[in-house]
Amino acid sequence: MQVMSNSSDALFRILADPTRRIILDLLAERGPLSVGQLASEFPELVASGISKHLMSLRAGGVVSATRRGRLQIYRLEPDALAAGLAPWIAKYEQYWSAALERLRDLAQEGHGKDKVTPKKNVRRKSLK
Amino acid sequence: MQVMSNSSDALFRILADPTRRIILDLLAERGPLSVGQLASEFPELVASGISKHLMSLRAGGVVSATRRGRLQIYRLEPDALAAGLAPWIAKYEQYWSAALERLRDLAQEGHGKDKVTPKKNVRRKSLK
DNA sequence: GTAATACATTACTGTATGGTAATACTTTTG
DNA sequence: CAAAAGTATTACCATACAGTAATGTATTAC
Repeated sequence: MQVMSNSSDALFRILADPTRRIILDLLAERGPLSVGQLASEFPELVASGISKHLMSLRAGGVVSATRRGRLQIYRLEPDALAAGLAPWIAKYEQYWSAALERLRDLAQEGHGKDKVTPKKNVRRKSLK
Repeated sequence: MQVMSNSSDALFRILADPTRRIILDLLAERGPLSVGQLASEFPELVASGISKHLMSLRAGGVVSATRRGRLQIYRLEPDALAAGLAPWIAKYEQYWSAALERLRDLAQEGHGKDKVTPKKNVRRKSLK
């Protein structure tokens, strides 16, 4: 039974579910998507399940939705995601740097995969 | 019901619990600690509860334990933590940089709090 | 208008899991 | 040796929550 519930706490619970993390990945990779487009990526789940996940994500502020016709277009809210997790990430900052560097080295000699490349918001500034 | 279960998946589940995150913080801040020392930080929980959390953390590889006398000394395994989460963090790399910068600016003019300062392993290299 | 499409909401279910209490195990102390 | 200290393990309970199915609500198509 949880007592404390700051904002980063809610975020960690949101990220604990793999489906929700994949939804975030999809929105980051392909830009804003409708519920149907998202749901089609999860053939093993019924649509209402996706809808519920989207509600959780919205409640956490990491996605937002706008209506267009009868479609609901969901988009990533990267600032909310970053602002919520940055304090925690910063706490272990020194530990990431080495691991991220290793990843970058691997990506350099290997192909260029496993990296989200969003539509807009491409203010590349690269950690480290 | 979860189907996929790669290593970062297990990590996100581990981090979803605030008690476990605090345990990691304590080990990072104060270095290796015994179960009793850790448990004393959670007066609201019974000792066996802490023990169970420590088992989860060990199963995830983010802490390790060595016996000294009748004490079990737990220590953080930062590499496992970093290696497991780095891929995910790297995916959203560009989003963190801005937020982390803002945090750093705040920390500079404010006091120097909310930052884990571990005993050893102080290879400061600072993201960004 | 009616039907169909696209989601949201509600009610319900099963399972995972955080918590406690009790017991067992190992090591030190007397 | 027995007792105590420090953890681990087990059994159990309660709750959270992911999932489904069914129903409700807009919006577009016919």
